Amino acid sequence: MLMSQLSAATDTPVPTLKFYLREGLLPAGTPLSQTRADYDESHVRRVRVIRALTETVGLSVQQTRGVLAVVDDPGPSLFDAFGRALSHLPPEVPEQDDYPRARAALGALGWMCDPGYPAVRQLENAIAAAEAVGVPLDEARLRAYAPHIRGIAQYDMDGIPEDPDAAIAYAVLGTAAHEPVIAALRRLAHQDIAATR
Amino acid sequence: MLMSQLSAATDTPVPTLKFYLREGLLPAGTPLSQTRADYDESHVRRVRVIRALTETVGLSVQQTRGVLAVVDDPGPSLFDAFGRALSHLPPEVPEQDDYPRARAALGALGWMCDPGYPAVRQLENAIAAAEAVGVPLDEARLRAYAPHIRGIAQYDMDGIPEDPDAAIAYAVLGTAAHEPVIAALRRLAHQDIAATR
DNA sequence: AATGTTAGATAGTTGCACTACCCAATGCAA
DNA sequence: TTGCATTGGGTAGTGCAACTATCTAACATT
Repeated sequence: MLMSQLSAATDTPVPTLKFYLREGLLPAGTPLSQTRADYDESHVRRVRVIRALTETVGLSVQQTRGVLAVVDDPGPSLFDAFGRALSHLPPEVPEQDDYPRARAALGALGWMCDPGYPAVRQLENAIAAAEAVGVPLDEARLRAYAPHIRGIAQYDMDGIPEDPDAAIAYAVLGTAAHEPVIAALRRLAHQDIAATR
Repeated sequence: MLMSQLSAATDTPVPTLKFYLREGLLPAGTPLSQTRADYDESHVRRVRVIRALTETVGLSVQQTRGVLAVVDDPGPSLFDAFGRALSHLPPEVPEQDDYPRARAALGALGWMCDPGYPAVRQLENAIAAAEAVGVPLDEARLRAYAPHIRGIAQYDMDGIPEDPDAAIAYAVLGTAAHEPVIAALRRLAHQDIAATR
């Protein structure tokens, strides 16, 4: 498949594909000559993934590169790779000394989480933002949310494939790609509950 | 409170405050003279809300303006105002003729949702993105997620205040501000489940 | 009266995600 | 084989968003 055909198959302009190549998001095709290269189905899938991550999940090109790099080369520890991949997901938050709100929340729930884990920073930031906006995450809400979130996460974890490479792709992309789905469903559930009152 | 004091109170540079004024995010202070104006606690809160919505929830300045405009002036119908406010939340998706995936999902769940509702578009887009990434939202996953999401949404709706103005602010800002919290907690639940295995 | 600060307006900067252009090397048709 | 369109790869430019810096006249403070 020539680049123009890859362009047609993914509905993406050729200059944009070149941009993805330059940025290291898309692996080069196998060169057929100095002036043409062959792209295959894996490239088509890759472009679709890139566009889904950037447009719908809302990742920047940099973040997408980071996530895909981990998926492409997870390294020996799945657990560690998962953490590294998640550190590229938004929102990006500055490193801090302490995470009082997040520690309080996790302590109340009894969840075991390494404080160095990026999601702890994100939680701290998110709780602080909710406070600033005037809808604080009080303990009652936390306790109401927690079992449901855990139920969702439990389903996620139960479905993880055996194969390590597939596992990391499933875990990372599933975490990222299902977040907008969950957000949209929550908004629609609000709507449905309001409508049936 | 002078603008410089508002700047100090919110840890926001004066030029940025001026930018928010120009963009219509921040209401003008009451002028004390031609060259100074008085800002009060409501302005401090407003700046905090603006920064939380833009930095943590990830709204653009335009989207923030749209959301705040609805919160400031909800109009007669709460239900309608809620829909209008949510249409400003990300991800922004183009209007389409049909929403096959979203309709199938909502049909399977038996949720009553107006197809013109913006969250339906967002759901359609999110499901399509998950498919593209290789982690499709199959019916089993949908059925596993749905009761938990509904549980979260139920708690949200139960807490809505009586006063209409407070209700719309609570509903809109709560929907937006708790999304990052839920996302972070889900990521941490993954971590906790993996760790305790 | 001298000095410094402020509000408001205008213009400039930075970063990101493309997008347009150019060129040499093909591939293809006649 | 000749000529022309196409391709890959590189460089440079564009458009937008979110600030940020500068300027000016009108104040307030000393």
